[in-house]
Amino acid sequence: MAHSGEQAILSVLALIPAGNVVSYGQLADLAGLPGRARLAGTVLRTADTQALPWHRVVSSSGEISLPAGSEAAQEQRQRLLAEGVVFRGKRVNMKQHQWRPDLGALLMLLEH
DNA sequence: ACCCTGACACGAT
DNA sequence: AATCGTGCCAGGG
Repeated sequence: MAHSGEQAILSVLALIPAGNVVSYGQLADLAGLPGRARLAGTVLRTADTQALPWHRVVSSSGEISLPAGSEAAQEQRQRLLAEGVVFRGKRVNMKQHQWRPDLGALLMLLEH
């Protein structure tokens, strides 16, 4: 983790509750890195997300941003379904599942 | 140092 | 609903 922004992103990722999702851009925003959605994508692609809820991150439209039909994409979909996340075709119903954390509380959690 | 690619997003067409 | 153009910038060659 050479870069601190990367750690911030991973820290927020760890806090997303089951049954909820965030977009890459939102994840970056919550990590204090507005406008850096691609960094969030890079982190998920690069870092070891093994013990983290990487599957709770989807594109802003609700689509799974992995090659359609790939093993990873299927895995992500299955994990979300298992948490009760509802899809409308290939998209997550964002209206219903997008995580909207209380910013004050989030800041507290990250201060530790 | 330069160039290309990409698990992104948004506004305009 | 689908494409396209543009901004973004870390990784990898």
